[in-house]
Amino acid sequence: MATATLTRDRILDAAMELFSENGFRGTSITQIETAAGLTPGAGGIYHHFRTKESLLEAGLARHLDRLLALRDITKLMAGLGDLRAELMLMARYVLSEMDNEQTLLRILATESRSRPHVLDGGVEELVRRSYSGFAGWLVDEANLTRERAERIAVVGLGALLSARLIPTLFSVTPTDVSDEDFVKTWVEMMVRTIEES
Amino acid sequence: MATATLTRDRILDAAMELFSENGFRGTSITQIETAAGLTPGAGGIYHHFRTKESLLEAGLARHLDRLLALRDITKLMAGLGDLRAELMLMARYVLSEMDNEQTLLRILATESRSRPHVLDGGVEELVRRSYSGFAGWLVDEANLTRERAERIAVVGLGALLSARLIPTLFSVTPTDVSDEDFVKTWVEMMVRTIEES
Amino acid sequence: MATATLTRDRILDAAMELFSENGFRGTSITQIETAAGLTPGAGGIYHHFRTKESLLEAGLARHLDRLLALRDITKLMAGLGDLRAELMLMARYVLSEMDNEQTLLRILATESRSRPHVLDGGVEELVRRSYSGFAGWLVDEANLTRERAERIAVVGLGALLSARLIPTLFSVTPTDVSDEDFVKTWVEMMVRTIEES
Amino acid sequence: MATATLTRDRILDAAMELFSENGFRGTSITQIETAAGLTPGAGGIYHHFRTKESLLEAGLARHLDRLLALRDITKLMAGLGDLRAELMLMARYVLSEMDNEQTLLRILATESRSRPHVLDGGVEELVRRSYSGFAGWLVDEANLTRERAERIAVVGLGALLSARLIPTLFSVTPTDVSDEDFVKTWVEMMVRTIEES
DNA sequence: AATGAATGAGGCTTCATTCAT
DNA sequence: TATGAATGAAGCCTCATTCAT
Repeated sequence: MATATLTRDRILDAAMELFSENGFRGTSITQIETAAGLTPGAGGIYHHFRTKESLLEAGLARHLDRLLALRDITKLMAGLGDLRAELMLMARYVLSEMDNEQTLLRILATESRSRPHVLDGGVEELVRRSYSGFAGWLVDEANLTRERAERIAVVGLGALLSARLIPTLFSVTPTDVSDEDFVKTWVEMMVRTIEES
Repeated sequence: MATATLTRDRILDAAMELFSENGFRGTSITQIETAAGLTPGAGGIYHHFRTKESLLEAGLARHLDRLLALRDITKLMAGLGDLRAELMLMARYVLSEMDNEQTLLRILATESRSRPHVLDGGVEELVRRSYSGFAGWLVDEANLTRERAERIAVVGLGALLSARLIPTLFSVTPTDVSDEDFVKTWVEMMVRTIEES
Repeated sequence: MATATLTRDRILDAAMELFSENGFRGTSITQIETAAGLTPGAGGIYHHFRTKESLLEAGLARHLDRLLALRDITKLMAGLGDLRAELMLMARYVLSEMDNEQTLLRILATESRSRPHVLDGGVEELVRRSYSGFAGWLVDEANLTRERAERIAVVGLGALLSARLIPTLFSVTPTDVSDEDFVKTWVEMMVRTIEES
Repeated sequence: MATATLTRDRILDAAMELFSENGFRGTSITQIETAAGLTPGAGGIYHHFRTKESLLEAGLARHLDRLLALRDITKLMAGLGDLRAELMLMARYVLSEMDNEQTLLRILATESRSRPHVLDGGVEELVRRSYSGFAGWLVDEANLTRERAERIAVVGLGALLSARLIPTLFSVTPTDVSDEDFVKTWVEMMVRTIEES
C-alpha cells in the first residue's frame, strides 16, 4: 500500500510536469507511464486514476489545496510597523510563490477554457482571496478605506503578478530590469501612493 | 481569385478563433473546415495551407504584423503637455488593444512552449518594444533618466497588462473594481511615482 | 491541335518515366502534371486522358506497339552464313533492346499482377513471339528440328534476358563480367550446342 | 507471449503475401489487419511494428535470412563425380528455390527502386554469392579457371533464373517447353560448354 | 485547352481505454 | 498491482477526379 501511494504520486508528478510542458492534449498516457516508471502503453495508470482527465483534476486539486492552505502571509507581517519592509517582503513572497507554481500557471492558462469543470471555482477563489487579502492588509496596515485599498491592490498585485506571468506563459523576457530593482521600484510606488492617500 | 482569397481568410479566421478557444491540438482540421464553410473532412484546407501548423504560423504572423505595424501610440501623445491625460489615454489604449488581441494572447499562452518555432522572435520583439517604447515615452515626457524610466515602465505596464491577462487566460475576475476606477488609480500611482522622481 | 498532341505526348512520357521509377500507385497525377509542364493539381491531364489508369494503358500500348512493330531482326540476318557472327549480332541486339525498354520492364514487373487488364495479351504475345521467332531462326539457320530449336531457344534467350532483367528489376549487379565477355561466352555456348546437335 | 509471437507472425505472413500480390503501396494496413485476424482499422499492427515500412523490412529480412542461411547446395554435391547428375540437381534446386520465393521476387521487383533502403545490401549479397558460389563449384568440379567459370556461371545461372523470373514477374509463359525438357537441355548445354573448355 | 478550387474516399497513425493474465 | 494485447474512434493528410471559369 505504501508502494501504491508512491506510485500514485509518481504518476501525478510526472503527469503535471508533462502537462505543463506539452499541454494536456499534447501528453499521452503512454508518456506519463514512461515518466512514472510504468510499462509504456500498458495502461497501468488506470489502477490509480479512472481517466486521463481525472489525473488532471487530482493534480490541480493538489496544487490548489497547497496554495489555499498557505497561512495568510499578510498575517505574518501584521504590525511590524515598517511599511516599506513589509511591502518588500510581500513582493518577494509573491514572486517566489509564482516561481514555485509555474507548472500550475501553465496548465491553468492552457486548460482553463477548454476544461472549465476541472477548475470549478477553486482558481477563482484562490485569485480573489489573494487580491482581497492584500487589500485587507492595506486597510489594516495603512489605514486605507476598503474601497481605496481594493483599487490599489488590483494595480499593485497585478504589477507583481505580471512580472512572472509574462515570462512564464509567453517564454519572453520583457526587460532587463533585475528582480531586485523591480521590487525596489514597486515598493516605492506603493509607498508613495499609500502615504499620500 | 476573389473567392480564393476569401476562402483563405475565412479559414484563417475560423482557425484562430478555434485555436484560441480549444487550443491548437484541441482543434481539428475538420472543425476548421466546417467553420470555414468547407466540406468537413475533405481536406480542402490543404489547397490553402500546407499543414495544420502552417495555418497557425500564418495566423500568428497576421496578428503580429498588425501589432508591429501599429503606429507607436506614444508618438501620438507626445507633447500634449498634460501628463495625467496622456497616461490615461495610454492606459485605455493598452487595455483596449489587449481586448482586441484576446485570441492572440490565448494562443500564445497555450502554444509558446510546445511550438517555440512558430513564434520565433516575433513575440519577443513585440513585447520588448512595448516596454521600451513606454520607457522612452517616460523619458521624453517626464524627464526621467532612461534607467529609472525602464524600472517604472516594467511595473506600470505590467500592472496594466495583468488587468487583462488574468481574466483572459484564467477565466477569472480577480476583483470588482471597474475599468474606470482601475485606470484612475493607475494614473494616480504613476503620477506620484513620476513626479517625485 | 499540334500543341494538343505535343502536350499529350509530354504527359505520356512524363507518366511512364515516373511510373517506372516510383510505380503506378507511387506516382500522383500532380507529379505527372508538374513533370509535363502543366499546373500541378489543376487536373489538366484530364483533357487528354480519361483516367490515371488510361494513361498507363496508353503508355504501355505505345511501348508494345513499337516492339511488336519492330521488323523481325532474325529476318535481317537470315542467310548471312556465319552462325557465330549472327549469334553475336542477335545477342547484342537483344541486350540493347532490353536497355531501351527498362521503363517498360519495370512497369510490367510492378503492375502486371495488380492490373492484368492493362496488359491484356499484348505482353504475352510479345514474349512468345520473341521466343518462337528465335526458335524459328534456329530451325532455318542451323537446321534444327522445331522441337529441339524451341528448347535451345528457351535456355539461350533466357540467359540473354536475365542479364538485363536482374540489374534492371532488382538494382543489383550479379557479377563483374563485362558485356563483351558475356556475349562471347553465350555465343560459344550456343555454337557448341547447335553444332553437335 | 505465445499469442504475441503468433500474432506477429500472422501479420508478417499476411503482409508479405499481400505485398507480393498488390505491391507495398497497393496494400493497406487495414487489409493486413483483416488478413491477420485483427480488427480492421484499429491499428493493432502497431503493437507489433512501428511502421508499415518496418513491416516490409522485417518481412524481407526473414526471407533473406532464410536464403542466406541455406547450406550452400554446391557443397552437398561436391565430389559426386557425375557432372551431368550434379548439374541436373543444381538446376532443379534453383528452380524449386525460385518457386519458393515467388513472394520475395515480386516484392523485390516492385520495391527495390522506390525503397532502396529496405534492401540495403542484403539482396546484392545474396545474388552475388549465388553467382560466385556456382562459379566456385565449376572451378572445383570441372577444373575451370576462375575467370572462365565466372563467365559460364553468368550465362548458365542466368538461363535458369529467367525461366522463373519471367513467369513470376510478368505473368507470362514464354513457351510450352516442360520443366523437365528445359532442365535436360540446360544440362546438355552446360556440359558441352564445360567439357571442351 | 488550361486553371483554381473543391470534394469524397481512403490511408497511416495515435491514443484512451479495456480485458485477461 | 502490473502487463501485453486489442479495440474504436478520431486525426492529419493525400489523391483522383470534377466543375466553373
